[in-house]
Order: sequence, then C-alpha cells, then structure tokens
Amino acid sequence: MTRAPQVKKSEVTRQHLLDTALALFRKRGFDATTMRDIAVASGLALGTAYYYFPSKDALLFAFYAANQVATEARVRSYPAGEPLRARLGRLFHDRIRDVAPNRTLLGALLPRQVNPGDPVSALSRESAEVRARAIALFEAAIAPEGMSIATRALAARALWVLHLAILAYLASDRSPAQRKSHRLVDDALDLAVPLLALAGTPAVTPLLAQVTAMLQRADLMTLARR
Amino acid sequence: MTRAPQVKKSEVTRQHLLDTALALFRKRGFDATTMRDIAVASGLALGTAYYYFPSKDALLFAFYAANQVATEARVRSYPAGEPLRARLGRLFHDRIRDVAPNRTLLGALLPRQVNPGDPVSALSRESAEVRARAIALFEAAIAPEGMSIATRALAARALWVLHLAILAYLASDRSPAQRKSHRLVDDALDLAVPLLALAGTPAVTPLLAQVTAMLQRADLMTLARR
DNA sequence: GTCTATAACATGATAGAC
DNA sequence: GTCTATCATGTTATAGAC
Repeated sequence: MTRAPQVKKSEVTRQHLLDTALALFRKRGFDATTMRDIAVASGLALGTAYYYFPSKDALLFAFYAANQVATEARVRSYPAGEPLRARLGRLFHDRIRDVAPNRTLLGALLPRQVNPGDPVSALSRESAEVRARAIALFEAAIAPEGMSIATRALAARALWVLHLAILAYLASDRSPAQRKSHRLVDDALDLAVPLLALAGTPAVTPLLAQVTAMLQRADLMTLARR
Repeated sequence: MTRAPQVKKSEVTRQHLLDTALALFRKRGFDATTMRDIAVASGLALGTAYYYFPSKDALLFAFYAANQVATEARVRSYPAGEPLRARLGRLFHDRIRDVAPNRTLLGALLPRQVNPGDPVSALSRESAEVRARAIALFEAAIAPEGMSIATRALAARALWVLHLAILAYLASDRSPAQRKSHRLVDDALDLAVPLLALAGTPAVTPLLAQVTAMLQRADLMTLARR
C-alpha cells in the first residue's frame, strides 16, 4: 500500500498558480499582468485561477503573507546578544533583500496600505494577524533594551511605520542593488537608535506619554486589533 | 454685435462635468460612480466625458488642484501677526473643513500619493506645481519665526507631510463633524510647535543637518522638482 | 473536490464617424 | 466637440467532466 502524498494536490496547484503569477508580476508588473495571462501561463483555465484565488488582489495578499513568513524564518536564525543597532540593521536590510525581487509588487501593494478599509492594507481587519506578527518582530528586537512596556509598545510601532516607509521608498528605488534604500536604512537607524536610547530615560517619559495619549485618542495604538 | 461670451463654451462644459462628477462622488463614493453615470447625469455621451477628462483619475486631480486654490484663497485672508501655534492651527483646521465635504474622494486620492510614479501623486512630476504651492503655504506660515533657510525648508516639508498624514486619517474618520481629525490636529500641533521652537536653537543644528543629509542622499529634499 | 470550456457582465478606455 | 460602437480586463456564472 503506497503512502498518501504529503501535500494535497490542491495545494500544489495553488502554489503553482501563485508562483506563476509572481513570476509574471516580476516580469511585466502587476497591472500589465492579466488573470488570463496567469491562467494561460499556468496551463490552467481562467475559472481555475479564480477557484483558488477569488481575486487578483488575493494573489497580492498571498505574496504579502508569504513574505512575512520568510522574514520571520530569517529572524529566528539571528545570533543572540547583538547590540540594538546591529540587530535592527540586520532586520531592515534583510527585509529589503526579501522584498526586492518583487519590488514592482510593492508599487501595487503599498499605496493600498493607506486605506484601512482596503483588505490588502496592513491596517485592515483582514491583515491584523500578519500586522501583529510584523510588529512583534520589532518588539522582540528591542526587548533586551529594558524599556517600560508602554515605551516598548510605542517604539515597536514607530519602527514598524519606519519599515513601511522604507518599503515605500524601495518600491520606486531604481538604484543598482537597491543601494539607496540600504543607505536610507543606515541613515535612518543612525538617527533612530540614539533616540531609542533616549526614550528609555525618565526625562522624556512625559513626552512619550503625550504621544501615546494622542495616538490612543485617535485609535492609532490599537492597530493590532482594529 | 453681441459681445463674445466671457467664458468659452468648452470651459462651461468642462466645469459642468466636474461639478456633476464631484456631486456623484460625494453621494456614492468614487469607486461606485462610473464614467457612464457621470456622462448620463451630465446629459452627455461617455466619449464626451473622456474628451474633457482623459481618465477618471483626471477628475480626481482636478478636484485636488481646485482644492489647493481654495485653501490658498483662505490663507490670504488670514490676519497677520498671529503666534505660530494659532496660525498653523487655523491652516490645518481650515484644510480639514475644505476637504471634509469630499472626504470620500480622499480615500481614492491618498493611497496613490505613495507612488511617485502615479501622476495623481503629490510626489509626481505632474503635480510638482501644486505640491510646491502647498509647501509654500507652510513656509510662509513659519517664516516669521526667523529660522535659518535650511531649517525652514526642512520644517515646512515636515509640516506638509504631517498635513498629508492628517488627511489620510481624515479619509477614514467617521466621527461627527470630523471631531477626531480636528482633535488629532490639536494634539499633533501641541507636540510639533514646541519642537519647531527647539529647531530654531543652535543646539539641535547638527541633528537637523544629519536629517537633511539623509533626505538629500535619498533625493527626498528635492520634492519640489523631482 | 478539482478542473475545463465558454459565455456573459461591468466598466475604464479608445477609435472613428459625423 | 460630440456621438456610437468597440475593446480589454476583472469578475461572475453555468454546465458539466473526471
């Protein structure tokens, strides 16, 4: 009696469709690639593509989620005990490298981040889980610094927003090997890391409390479960 | 001999189309309003609508430009000699009031700001003029504070970005009379104005130079003519 | 449950006649 | 300048084959 296959046939087809779609997106851009193109290139019918991905956006979202998983895997292999600057630099630079091959997809994905009502947005209900996990990466990175819980929550969100801004920059960065984006990361961290150190001191506690109060009134601290 | 009409017929038709479109956008939202809806409601053919506005986005852009003009007109009537906080508050709150009736349009317009390649983006070549004029409003508002030219340029851009962020927030703000957005403005200015005062002191000059250098390397200071 | 073939629809956009 | 006809594409629907 032969063993049942480890992966379901449907999972193979789904992955095949996603891979084909990503390859086409990379080659021709998101908008220029039609669902019919994807179906034909996959050797499947249009209806099949829609059977697995209810919309073209669903393909975008699948890329987004898969990418988050890839970055998490990388992070698990990071050496422990590195200083903050090195750890954040590693995280940001790796994130750029993970995303860069699909850089053109960012052009389709990032604009839609702005609208929390858009399911594809990192601010939406639908992506709450992915977002929470992304923020958790930054929380973990700064955890050893021994700030208060409130400060750490604020700092992690700030870093997450910075990382979105860097990705927005990356989306239109045409410099070879995305040098400009990497440079921007270094410059930004040169500024941010000393500020993070400052954020741990009691002197700025009132200021941080003011910022937190503002964000809470605006419902912007509850990102993790909006 | 009768006088030739002051305004060309084509200009009347164009304005009629734009007014009709904005009314529909307000009532049903941008996405839910089709070009056919606009043409029918205007009593014109679909092709005619496209003759005047080469795309649905062009209608968005026309709204954006007209709005900038409206805000500029308001600003010209501001009293002179007000303290910085009052002046900025007036500017931000008025901007919200100007935009609020077309709030749903923001949902369509703002996401696209992120992509500088998008003509509708405030970062694009096409909107360079509107953007320069928007930044100029903030430059003028802080001009009496007597900072160095470099500091003023940086501060004006920071305020412009803050104003975009506020508009992004406004786009999904469903509180009555947009109270939350107005509150966010006050909270943000409570934070920003003291920082602006700080920015005028020599102590922070090196920090500002560092920020400026970063933005210049990333081509982000040349916003006005990218 | 997986996939095909085919048609049809809605809508942004374009072409060409008048 | 204005119209009608037409296209391209995201999406839905149907009727099945295996």
